[in-house]
Amino acid sequence: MRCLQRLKANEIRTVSSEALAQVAGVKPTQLRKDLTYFGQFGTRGLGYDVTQLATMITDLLGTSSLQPVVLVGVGNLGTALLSYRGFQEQGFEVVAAFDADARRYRDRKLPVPVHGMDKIAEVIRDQHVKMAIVTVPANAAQEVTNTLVAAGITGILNFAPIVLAVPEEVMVSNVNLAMELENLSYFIQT
Amino acid sequence: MRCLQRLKANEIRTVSSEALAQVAGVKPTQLRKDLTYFGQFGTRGLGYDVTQLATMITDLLGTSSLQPVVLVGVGNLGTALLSYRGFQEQGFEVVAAFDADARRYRDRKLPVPVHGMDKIAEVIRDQHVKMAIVTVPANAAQEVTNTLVAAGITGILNFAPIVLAVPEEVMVSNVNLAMELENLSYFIQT
DNA sequence: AAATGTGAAGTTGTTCACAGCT
DNA sequence: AGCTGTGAACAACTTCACATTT
Repeated sequence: MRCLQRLKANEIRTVSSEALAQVAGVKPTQLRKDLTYFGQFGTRGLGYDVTQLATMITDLLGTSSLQPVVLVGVGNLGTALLSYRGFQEQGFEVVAAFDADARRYRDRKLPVPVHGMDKIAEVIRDQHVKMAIVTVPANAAQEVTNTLVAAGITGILNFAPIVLAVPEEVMVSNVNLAMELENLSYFIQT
Repeated sequence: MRCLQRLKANEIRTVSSEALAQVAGVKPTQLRKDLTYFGQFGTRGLGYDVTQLATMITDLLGTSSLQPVVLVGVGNLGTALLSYRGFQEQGFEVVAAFDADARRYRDRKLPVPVHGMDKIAEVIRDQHVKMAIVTVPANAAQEVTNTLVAAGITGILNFAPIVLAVPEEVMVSNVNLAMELENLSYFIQT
């Protein structure tokens, strides 16, 4: 999607699977195979229409409209994420943040209100929020998760270094920075 | 590894593949199969010795001693990562940070010196650093990467939302927060 | 009795090779 | 001539089933 946006910005109309795969860092056949799972979008002999492909992916990802997201745990990492512009750019909007100590000193102006934990259910229900970012310490993560799930959250981006227990219908995606470094560390030792 | 550490902290001596798989969020057979790629560590009828297994993994990962790491790009995210304790806990130490504007106002005391970009090669060579964390804007990421690679870095943890071009021997691991959210967003739409 | 280690079976993902459009 | 779409071949990964050990 990012590659397509860059092509669009440069007014490039069509792109071959070869060229797109190149910049996306995958193989051309892979790209074609993947795309055909959702239909036929290319023109033989010509390639893919950049705008059309972008539209198709946007529809598919469900990111055509701004998705509301909440963030729980306004510590170092949470604060940084709140100030991160990338979410906005990709169609997500952090509509509220929660912290055990809502009034805790914060050293920068935050773009969203910070509520106490007791407000979680209310905000989620009122704004029809489906996704949450969890940046609380490991020992609080499971409890927070339970609260979120009970309030109707079905997608969690988890930064706490534990495996969260959730009902089957809830999706969890884990981001563990220390683990990423460990992986690298293993692969680079020669 | 984190699961093992927790077991150790609770003075639990041995663990079955079933129990360990449970807390790690994988299947027991998977765990056993994976472990046997590196040798036989378990005792039939009993399970795995927690300490022994932890030692084995540590040796394997090459994280027994503190690995030095540098960070480039001291913006929002970079600042948060510098204050993040998780790295230290998993055996990594951020020894220096670099930014285009080293004297830029920072709103918290940082635990490491922030140098200008011109110092990158010097610090990396002097301290024998092999891994780097890249938290610069997308348009600066490739240039920074080139500098790092030229200075001898062989592992990069990339937060910039582009595919970095690197020589074959350099490992890149990408962390893209907006993309994680997109994935979730796709999978939760029902 | 309890739990590992592992060949075989099953499943999923990737690449090839090329027919078929434009 | 150029490039997609796709069945078939190939490769990787996961799970099963169970012999084996303590």
